[in-house]
Amino acid sequence: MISTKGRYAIRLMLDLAEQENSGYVSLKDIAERQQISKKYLEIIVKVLVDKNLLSAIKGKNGGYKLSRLPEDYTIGEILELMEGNLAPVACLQKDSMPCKRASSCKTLPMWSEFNNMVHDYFYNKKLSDLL
Amino acid sequence: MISTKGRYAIRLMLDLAEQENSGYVSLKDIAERQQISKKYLEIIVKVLVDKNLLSAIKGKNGGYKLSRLPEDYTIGEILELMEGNLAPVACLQKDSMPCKRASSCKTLPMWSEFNNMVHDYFYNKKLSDLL
DNA sequence: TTATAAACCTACTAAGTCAATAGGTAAATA
DNA sequence: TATTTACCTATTGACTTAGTAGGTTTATAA
Repeated sequence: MISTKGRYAIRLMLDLAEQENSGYVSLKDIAERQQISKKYLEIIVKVLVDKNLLSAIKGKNGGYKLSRLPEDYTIGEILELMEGNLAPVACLQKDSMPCKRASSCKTLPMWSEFNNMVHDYFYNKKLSDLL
Repeated sequence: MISTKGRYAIRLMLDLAEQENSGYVSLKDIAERQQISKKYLEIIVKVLVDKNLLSAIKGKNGGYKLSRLPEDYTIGEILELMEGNLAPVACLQKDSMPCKRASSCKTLPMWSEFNNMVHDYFYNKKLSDLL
């Protein structure tokens, strides 16, 4: 399951992509258009700014804008950033303890194949594909 | 993320598939082989029995066995049973409130396509494929 | 120069889920 | 009749989710 953080982040990025030529756009405007709590979006947008997916300007008339072109973002990077990881099972997460059962595990190949499929799907989908 | 319930259910079913000609197999034996708490497996196996994926016999020498051939189970039905559903987002779950934004939602088609991909993957994978 | 509007920051919380555990009862067999 | 097994109800600690609350700092416009 993709959480609201991941889903809202995509909607926020898409909103900014649509307002691409409006300069810096305030969270207030985005929150109103997207019908998402501005306070909650603050949490989300912070991550995106920290990782340089967005640039921000403070003060009156400040706001956010994309730091790249919409076609230069993948949905995968946005989701992975917000969700922490996209792995379907614990043993495929990065930084996971190596599993003793791995070499004999009958299910691992399936999870691994599935993981690759999910990864490919989201990393081949660009933000601009959703415009 | 697939929870331990889903993952353990598959391992339990696979274990039974491997012991297919041993008659009824006790949870104690499965728990020991799979290194999973027997108490926790009780919760899981109950669902599988209630939905007739397994048949059970009580009392001494009792246990569980598959009610069909391994090739007649899909991983999808096992997972969906244990996880409740496999939908990646709330608005695609069955019994979900219809979303007001659905008709204009820029992200829904992606979630829907992804949902179909996941569904196809797991429903085309049979239990016997993992033997 | 001052009011305003914006980003930014720290902390908190209610509700829900996860991954079990505890402590039994009922049924069938040797 | 003892034992082994499935079956049943309840509880719990840790964690996550989806926010909310209440401020401070920074830059612009009047």
